[in-house]
Amino acid sequence: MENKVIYGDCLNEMKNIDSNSIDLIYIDPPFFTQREHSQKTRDNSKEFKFSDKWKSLEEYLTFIKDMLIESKRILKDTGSLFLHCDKTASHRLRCLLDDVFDSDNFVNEIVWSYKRWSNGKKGLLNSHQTIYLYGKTKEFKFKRIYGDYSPTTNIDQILQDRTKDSNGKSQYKKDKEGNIVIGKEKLGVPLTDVWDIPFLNPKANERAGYPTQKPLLLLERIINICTDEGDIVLDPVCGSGTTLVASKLLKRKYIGIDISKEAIDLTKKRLENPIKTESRLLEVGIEDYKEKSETEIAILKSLDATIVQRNKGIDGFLKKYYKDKPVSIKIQKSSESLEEAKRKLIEASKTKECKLMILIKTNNVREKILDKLNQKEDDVKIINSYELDVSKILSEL
Amino acid sequence: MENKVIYGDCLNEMKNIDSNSIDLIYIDPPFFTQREHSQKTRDNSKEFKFSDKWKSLEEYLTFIKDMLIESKRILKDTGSLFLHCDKTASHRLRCLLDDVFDSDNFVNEIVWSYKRWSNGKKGLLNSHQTIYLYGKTKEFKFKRIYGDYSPTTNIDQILQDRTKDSNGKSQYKKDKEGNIVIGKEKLGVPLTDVWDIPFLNPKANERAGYPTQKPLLLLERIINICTDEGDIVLDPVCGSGTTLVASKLLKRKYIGIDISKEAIDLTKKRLENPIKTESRLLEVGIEDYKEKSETEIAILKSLDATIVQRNKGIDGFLKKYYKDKPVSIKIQKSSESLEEAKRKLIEASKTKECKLMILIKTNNVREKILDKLNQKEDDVKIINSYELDVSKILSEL
DNA sequence: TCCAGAGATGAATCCACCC
DNA sequence: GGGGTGGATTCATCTCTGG
Repeated sequence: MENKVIYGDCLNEMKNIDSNSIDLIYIDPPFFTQREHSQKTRDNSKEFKFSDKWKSLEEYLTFIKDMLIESKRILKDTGSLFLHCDKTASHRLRCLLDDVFDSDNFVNEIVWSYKRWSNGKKGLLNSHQTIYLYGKTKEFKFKRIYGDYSPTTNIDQILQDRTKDSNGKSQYKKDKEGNIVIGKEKLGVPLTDVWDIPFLNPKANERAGYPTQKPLLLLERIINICTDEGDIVLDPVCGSGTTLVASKLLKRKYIGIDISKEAIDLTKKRLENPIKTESRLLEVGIEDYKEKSETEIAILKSLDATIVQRNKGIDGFLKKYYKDKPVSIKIQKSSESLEEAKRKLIEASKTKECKLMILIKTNNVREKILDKLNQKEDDVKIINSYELDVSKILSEL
Repeated sequence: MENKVIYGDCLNEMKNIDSNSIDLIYIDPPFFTQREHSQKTRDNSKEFKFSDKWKSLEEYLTFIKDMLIESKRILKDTGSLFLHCDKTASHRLRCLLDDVFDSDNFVNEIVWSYKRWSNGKKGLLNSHQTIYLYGKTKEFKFKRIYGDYSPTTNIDQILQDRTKDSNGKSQYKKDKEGNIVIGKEKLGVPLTDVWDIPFLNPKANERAGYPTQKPLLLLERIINICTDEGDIVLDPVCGSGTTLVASKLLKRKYIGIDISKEAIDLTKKRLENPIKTESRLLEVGIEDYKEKSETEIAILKSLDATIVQRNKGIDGFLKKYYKDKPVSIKIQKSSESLEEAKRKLIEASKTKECKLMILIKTNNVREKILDKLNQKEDDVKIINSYELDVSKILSEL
């Protein structure tokens, strides 16, 4: 199968997709706000808009239901569907889901929670949206992701084995001599259904200017928990194409459909050059996005650097200037080759008048321990992650 | 009016309440789990139970709908209703609410989010419940509560005034000389609709032994935002009486109804002597439990370790066991001598059956770069902070 | 095949005890 | 006695087994 970005009506186009062929469908339909949505790109060069006005709730629900029916048909038995909505019509949509997918196949009600600028509305500040997860069958694919224990958790809770006493109450297990018994290895805490993921920053580079654009982090998490590499992801209302970008970054195949020519063009552009604001989320493997950025932060702090968020090419600046100009820093991402990282750093530093740029070569601290390579080329200084002594580097120049 | 705790059927008893007389109704009905719920008091002296089994969904929905209709009748025009539910039937219940209260009077979908012990379920760990807030009319009472700004909020954003430019984009206001303009005093961040409140702890004194007991803090917040002192609060399914206890503590009048005699007795007892758990977690916040620096966390994460907070001798454990036993890790603090750190690690590891302990010699990453000291003594392995390759260390033993 | 009941689970968090 | 550390208890659970 080939990746596709299709300009057309989602319902018509879905009818052309084979039954039982898709691993994951993410639908982010209009929320029934009864409004036009529009947003300009940050340079005001372009305005994207889509209409979320409907004759009636019934018309809206029929539109969604038809899409759900097609979705079920084309999903594999191990496939799953995520329907993204908000409080406006979430309850109605879930009733449709129960009808089409059967309430037995309901898996989770995911709450995407974010912080937001306040408004003047009476009532509580809305700061969440809802994502329903349904499997096509009970055999839907699901990969557990584990996180850290709560800081309040006692180590004994994790280490010690337990039994029940005669009253059925749980207590620590003791051997014959009265010593404690250590239990088996633990994996960590399973991911919960409340996801605290920052809303797309209004100034983020990731922001393409498309209204209702979703953070890449959110889509990456969705794709990670329900698909493997090589699986096929469909977004029938792809908008600015975040789902497809996430699929591409995570080596999944993708099909995107949108009724707006502008959206399709934007999606294609983003796919050519995916801009990612934050470090890779939930890499396949043990590490999740959090530890990655914590490592990066630790490295930047050791360098006494100002941390720059949401910039594709620069992760920070030294607090001290070099030759009266700022020194930009980039930490190589695991998804980037060294050359690629270098190119991005140079590109992003262009307007900053940097006389020195530092590229930190480190996908993984452990891999780098014995790697003593220390190249010098042009104005880019490549250092290994453990050589965190800036003054030494500067004095060697 | 007098406070009342009524033993009886909620629907019958509500019919005896005057129209337009109640300021707030909080309903925490069965969630349609189709199960019996029971729990013993901690001293095993008493068992509380209630049934959540129904012939059909329709029977359940009819029961709730009747209660909603009565609720609307007895609410004042400035009154409001909170309906507490979970994913099982939340969508169905909200459809009822839209019918009875009208969708125009929908105010908020509140997410009560909490941390919970895990279980073996496929899918994400459920860790939230939903509370719907409807006003009887648009004139419902609502008092805004403000919180602190997020630590990441730029001070300029709080202090400076804003205008819109010609394209309608917001920007900082400047006076004629181009100086920034300081805006008016801000109140803080309004309370959002996602409430992070700890689940009632199994050992908390506040726990009365009643199943599904809600935390007092949750009810206090609800009562605070929608009523004034002296207002009347009704809980037609009062269970262990948390709503009434909160009302009493906040000087509101209250009416509670329950069909279980045991529940009524418990409620009366709690009202006589309200116990509120002073949660340290709530008082100081989760951040206060985190005592590790970012660097320490980065080091532990590189080692693939579980992080341990609030232990003076152990900072973490390797996720992988060594000789079937946990491996404790300590990172030397800048205030500690190596000997001191070692002593603490050994002491704290005593009861953990560790066959190996790792002491990381590092006050400061930068200071250690050229320090190649690598001692081996007893069962304590001392490594330098940058030698973060566990497999190598283990293979050398 | 369906349902009820028994059994396993495992970390969060307040509490109580112990120096 | 006050700060720190280990213990207890829970499941608007989940899974499995047997009739």
